[in-house]
Amino acid sequence: MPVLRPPKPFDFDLTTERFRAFGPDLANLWEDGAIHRVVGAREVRMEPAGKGVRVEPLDDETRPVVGKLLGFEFDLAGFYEWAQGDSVLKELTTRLAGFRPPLAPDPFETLVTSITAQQVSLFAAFAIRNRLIERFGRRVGRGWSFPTAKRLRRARHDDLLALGFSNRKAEYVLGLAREPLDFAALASLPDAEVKAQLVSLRGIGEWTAEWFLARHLARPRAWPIGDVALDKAVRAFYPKTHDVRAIGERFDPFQNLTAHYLLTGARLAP
DNA sequence: ACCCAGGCATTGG
DNA sequence: CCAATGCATGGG
Repeated sequence: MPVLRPPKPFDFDLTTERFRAFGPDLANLWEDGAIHRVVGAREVRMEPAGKGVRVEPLDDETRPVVGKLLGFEFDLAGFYEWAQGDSVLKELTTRLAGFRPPLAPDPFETLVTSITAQQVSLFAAFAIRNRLIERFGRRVGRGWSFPTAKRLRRARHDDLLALGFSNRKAEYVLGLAREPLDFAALASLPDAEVKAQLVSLRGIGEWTAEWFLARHLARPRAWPIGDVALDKAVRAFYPKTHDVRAIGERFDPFQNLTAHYLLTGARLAP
């Protein structure tokens, strides 16, 4: 049986919690004890198997996507060692041991997903995003592929309104679908330049750009300023915080992992 | 009915 | 430069 050995530490339930926390996530579907995700034209199934993850099918196409989805590339060991110097993170890294923030494998999907999540609750965002997937994505086995830019180029503004998009967000998504973007080139740039290029696009502000750095590019120092959930979490764990932007310096160079641990730690409050 | 929720562009000072 | 405004949905 094809079983992948994740880097240690690794906890499947904590790592995949996000795919269940806000209702179903059709693009990363939790069903029957496994995550189902479409890679290329195939459905991939991931489920816990002892200390590893059973992945079917497992090959050169699916392996890197699974690695992204289950956060394999994060330096958890380094983070945990560093976290010993901060009482809050020391507790969180113990309580959430093995939590690897899931990365979003596809850049276009990452941006569209963030746009759906702007300003509204993640329950609302996931509901709208799922309707987008059902309308413009493709069913493969139990899972769904997220709509491609090419496919969304044929979507009408009114179609998106019918799915619950605001006029603005419909414009953003259709505009992005038409924008010629070189994501490979983008990925080779330093954080600040990635942000500058993304923010120049209509509908993408600092918050969306930071989450792209954090969730798609896995940049260690990404720190999603302006995120209301992160604001609440930071203030809950560090009550004396004046400025969430400034406190990011304190977590350098582990801002990304810190943000994820604070958010998940707040969500799974003991 | 109302408020808040993992923002953003636009407008007006 | 900063403040005010509208936006659509889901959950409480």
